[in-house]
Parts: sequence; structure tokens; C-alpha cells
Amino acid sequence: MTPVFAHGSLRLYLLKLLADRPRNGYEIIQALSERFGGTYSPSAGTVYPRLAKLADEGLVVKTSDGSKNVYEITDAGRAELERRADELDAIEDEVSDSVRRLADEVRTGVNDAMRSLRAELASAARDARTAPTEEPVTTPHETDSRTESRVALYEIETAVAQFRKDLRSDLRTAISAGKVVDRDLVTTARSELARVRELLRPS
Amino acid sequence: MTPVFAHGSLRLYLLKLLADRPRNGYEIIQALSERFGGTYSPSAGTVYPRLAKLADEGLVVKTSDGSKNVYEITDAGRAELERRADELDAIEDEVSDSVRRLADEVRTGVNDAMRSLRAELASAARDARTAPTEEPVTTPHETDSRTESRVALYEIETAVAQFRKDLRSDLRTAISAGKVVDRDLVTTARSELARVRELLRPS
DNA sequence: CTATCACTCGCGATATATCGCGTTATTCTT
DNA sequence: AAGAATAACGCGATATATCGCGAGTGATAG
Repeated sequence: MTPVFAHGSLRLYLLKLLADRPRNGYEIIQALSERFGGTYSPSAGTVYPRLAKLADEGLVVKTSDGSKNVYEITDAGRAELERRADELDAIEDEVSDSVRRLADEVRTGVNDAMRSLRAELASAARDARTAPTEEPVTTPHETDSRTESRVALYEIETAVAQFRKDLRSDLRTAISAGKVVDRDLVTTARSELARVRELLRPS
Repeated sequence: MTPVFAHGSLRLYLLKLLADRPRNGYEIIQALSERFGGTYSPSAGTVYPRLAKLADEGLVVKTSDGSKNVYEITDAGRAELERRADELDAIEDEVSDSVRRLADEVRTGVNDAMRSLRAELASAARDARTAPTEEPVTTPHETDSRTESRVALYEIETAVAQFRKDLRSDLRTAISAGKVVDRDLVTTARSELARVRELLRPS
């Protein structure tokens, strides 16, 4: 996965957050998450090493306050921020773009389908393991066609996930090209999806 | 959210895992996650207090091994397991059901749409904040219709998410009723979704 | 016998820290 | 100046621990 923050960008951004007010590591993670609408949350493994490095360089000071470690910006840190104020604006734009791309990847829901299949298989494996000890509820053939159905279900789900992704991409492109996505289209979407649902009801 | 493990079930299950072999907290989380196809992962806040309690009761012993704390079952622990062996079988079934329910909730993807809207709004808010400092790229009216389009996009996405949920529910019901979901249906699904996508292309 | 009250339990949220992979930037060497 | 070695960086995975809410459970006082 492409990183959200480019080389050295996070460092500067953390410094900016600490210039606002002293914070602990967790608050910084939350601040970043909030700033990007909950779409991007930096991991602890991203934030803590960076804070430690900034402390090494003397741009912040770490104060242990009970179980929390509060980080405060120093004069040297503020100087660094002023020196590279122009970079900060650029970073904010880049990160916004990055986050939008990330949101697209997440929303496509390919992961969902994968997890779904894994759950199906785990469930099937359990059935197979449990069944032999008792009366066989399902004949061999029934088990086969059930597995077949599960795979078909998975493929349909994947198709829907792809559809979702494509549709979203279409509409986003249209919007940024200045075209208007209106209420009529919402209505059409709803009725068409209902129709397809009816059509796919197994007989 | 309904808990996956009922009262006292996790305690017993952890003991069972440690009867297999000594493990640290993280390995236990992984073992549980694997057991349920990656759908359910107990949080650290669930596992660690339980392990500490088991250690208090003398059913396991905690051995510090560098940065890892390995837990090993004691004779008292093994006795407890034997005493309640019958409960264990029931637990495994209950948890399987619980996880299947959980998977359904996650897969519906309502959360996704919400996150999507939040990302849109965060992005829109940023545009509004940034624009005034430079030449206004978009006229007020353009901004309005763009926001309208975004809301429409959100509603369509919600409709698709609902469709996905309904379809899945339909098919699952059909499968458990013994009906076969065959390849034809997969083909139909693919072509119909392509048709809807074409239909929803904004003019 | 039942109400209630303290206790237990599952679990998300809060909080911290390190390791190793892959990528990017920098510095050194030729 | 080009290319190679090195350092720095972002980040997921690994690892641990506590707190507080809400729901379940058991005991005991009335």
C-alpha cells in the first residue's frame, strides 16, 4: 500500500500538531484521524518512533505524566516549523489526495468478499469435522452442491463488489467533470437494483 | 454489540488453548482469529485481563521471556478443564453461530457508506477553507450542485450497500433451504449489473 | 422467595513501544 | 556525474496493559 505521508512529511505534521498544544501519542493519532474524516488513522508504529526521534533531535520534550507521555514543542521545534512553513501547505494537499485514494481502495470492498469466503470455508470445514461423529445430516451429494452454491455466492458477491467500485468510479469522474448527479438517478438506481434482486431470486 | 463469548466461556477456551501448548497473549489472539476464519479477533483488552485472572487463580503460570510473557497451564488448570470438558463442546458451537451473525453485520457495509460520506464532507470542508485565499475556482452555484451531487452519490452508495445486504440474505436463505445457486445465476448477475452500470451513467 | 447489590465478565477504547519490510532520500565513491 | 552503499522513513505486525461501560451472575438481606 502506498504510504499516505511522503518522506519527512509526517515529521513536520507532528511538529505542527504539537505547536497547537502539547499532546500524548494517542491524542496525535486521534487528531490525525479526525483531520481526515476517520478515513486514515496512523498506526502506533508510525507515530511513536517519530515522536522519539523528534525528542532525540531536541525539537520536542517528552514529559512522563503517570501512564501518559506528553510531548511538548521546544523553541528549536518552533524554529524548524517556521523555517519550513511553505512545505506544510503542500503536505496538507498531498495528504488529502492520498486519503481520497485510500478511501476508494477500502470502499471497493474486495476485502469484505475475501473475509466472507474465509468465514464460509471455516464454517464448512467445521461442519465436515463435526458431522461424522453424529448422524450424517447431509448426504455427500448435498454437501457438494452446497459447497458449489457457496462458491457461486462468493462469485456473485465479488461481482457486486466490482459493480460497486465501477459505479462509484463512474459517478466520481462525472462529478469532477462538472456533470450533475441528480435525484432522478438515485430513484433509477433504487428501482433497478430492486429489479435485479427480484431477478436473482433462486427458483 | 452482542458478545461472542458468553459468561465464563472465554476463560475456559483460553485454558483449552494453553492445554495444547504454552502461548503468549498475542499468540492466543491469533489462534482465536484463525479458528474463526479471521472474522472474529478478540481484543487485547479481552485477553490480557483474563490471562492475569487465570494466573491469580493458579490455573496458569506466567513466565517472563524477554519482552514476551509466556503462559503455561498448571495441574490445577488441567483439572479444571477435565471437570468441565462437556461445557467446552457446547461453547464451540455457540461461538460458531455467534461469529456467523457477526460476519453478517460487518458485511452489510453500512459502515462503509458512512465512512465514505465523512470523507466526502471532510474533503468538501477543506475545499471551502482553502479556496477563499486564492482565485475562486468554482462559482457559488457550481459548489452547490457539486455538494448536491455528492449527496446523491452517497444515497446511491447506500442503496447499493442495501442491495448487497438483501441479495446476500436472499441467497443465503435459499442455500440453507436446499436450493442450488448455480453458475447461470452468476452469469445473470454479472450481465445485469453491467446493464445497470450503463443505465446509471450520467449524461 | 425475591429483590437488589456487589461482583464478574466480555470487550472496545485508551495508551505505549519495538521490529522488520519495502521504499525513498542522501551520501560516498569512483 | 553516475552509480552504489547507507541512512532515514512510513507503516503494518507484533506485543503488552489498564479503564470503564454494560450485561450477566450469585449471594444475601428482607
